[in-house]
Amino acid sequence: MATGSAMSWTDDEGNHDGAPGRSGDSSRRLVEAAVEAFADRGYHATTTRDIATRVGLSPAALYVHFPSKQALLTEISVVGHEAALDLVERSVTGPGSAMTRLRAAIRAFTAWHAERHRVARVVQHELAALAPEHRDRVLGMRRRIEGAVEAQLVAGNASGEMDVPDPRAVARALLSLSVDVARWYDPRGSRTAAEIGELYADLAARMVCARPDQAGNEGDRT
Amino acid sequence: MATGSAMSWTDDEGNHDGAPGRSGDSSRRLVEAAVEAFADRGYHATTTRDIATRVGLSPAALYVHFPSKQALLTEISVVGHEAALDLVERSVTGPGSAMTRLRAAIRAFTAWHAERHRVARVVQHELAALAPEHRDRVLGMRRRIEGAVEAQLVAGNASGEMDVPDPRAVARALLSLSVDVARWYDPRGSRTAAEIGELYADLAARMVCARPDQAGNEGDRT
DNA sequence: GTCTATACGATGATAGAC
DNA sequence: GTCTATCATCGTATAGAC
Repeated sequence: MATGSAMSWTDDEGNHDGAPGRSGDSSRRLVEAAVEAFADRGYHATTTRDIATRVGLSPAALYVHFPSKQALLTEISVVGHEAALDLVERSVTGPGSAMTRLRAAIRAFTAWHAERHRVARVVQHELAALAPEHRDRVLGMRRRIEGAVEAQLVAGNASGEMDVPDPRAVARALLSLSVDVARWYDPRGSRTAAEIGELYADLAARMVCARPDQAGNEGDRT
Repeated sequence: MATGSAMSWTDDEGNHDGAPGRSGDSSRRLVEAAVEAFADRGYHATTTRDIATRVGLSPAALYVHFPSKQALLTEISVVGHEAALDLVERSVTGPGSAMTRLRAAIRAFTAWHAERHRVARVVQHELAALAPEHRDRVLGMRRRIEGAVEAQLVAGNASGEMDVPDPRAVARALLSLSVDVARWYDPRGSRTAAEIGELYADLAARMVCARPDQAGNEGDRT
């Protein structure tokens, strides 16, 4: 957690008190408002007035909860990267062959970028806006994600179920494909986040499979 | 062309006069500086002073050549979209089967997003910063690009050389994969733009091919 | 914790001389 | 076509009352 000041903003749980439309947790609501604003208009185009006003607070009230606009971005980026990394690491340490694990990782990573596309947009498109010290921390997590996927490709080559001439480049391509979902995904579209995750797992399997007849799932679609 | 005021800024041709480091064409140099700045820092984070200073001009001089910062972005976005659309349309009207045409389109579109990654970043990541009237124009070009790729998938299904259950979704995925190259491509990396284009054409073929043994090229790699 | 008021630098754009 | 000087506004952040 970046600051500990807004523990559970990643969860979409309901309000904890009785007031409708008002949770009482201003920190969490400020983060949620910042995610919306940063995702829609970009970090630099978003003003602290924007964020505070969305929550129904004065501009000054923001600074009671966060020391700066930068701190809000850092919170969102770090927590978001932690969530994405966690998804991938759970998938690649789960049961099954390298192909099964790769499919699970792509399925979960992709669905997250669709389901949480606003957070994902901030995570993926505002790296350059992060302060250098936080950017380094986040880049480490990104390397772990790429390494986890690349390891499945190497394992799949070794077992013979995959045929990937350049695992590093293909790992980057697979993750890039998933990441870009956050750029174009619209929840009003015809496909659910889970459906896109499944489609992308299929595409990934076809991209790496040694014998294309087996690119389909292995009974692991739930 | 958006304004006609900077006809050939997309070309990387040398200076036309004898002065070293000084082309004399301030409009073109301003567009190039704006591309660099917008790509590195984003449209909203870039100041008109930034752009003018990079060219060695005063802030006011910019307004002799462009009526606003918005006009600079519009010029870059429209010309960039025209270039990308042209590449794809040339590829899909070229010789060969649907697979050959698809490979050519992905190869060219991907290589462009690597080779011209700064322009491409502006084109792909600053859509929301465009004024509504210009955004509409650009969205039309984007639909034509998606339509051209989708048409190859439909044709490939019909001829039997492809097996694509959802041509629209897969067309979007293929283009998304290529577009995202602009986000991460670094010319200092180990692969050239052309190599990435070729790799992505291979990946695309594997994603859509009916019989995977033929996912490789058909002698069309030049 | 929230408000009103405000400091103060940066920003897009303009005026007018050369 | 470029410059210097400047304007009006916006944006982050702070001060101090309640």
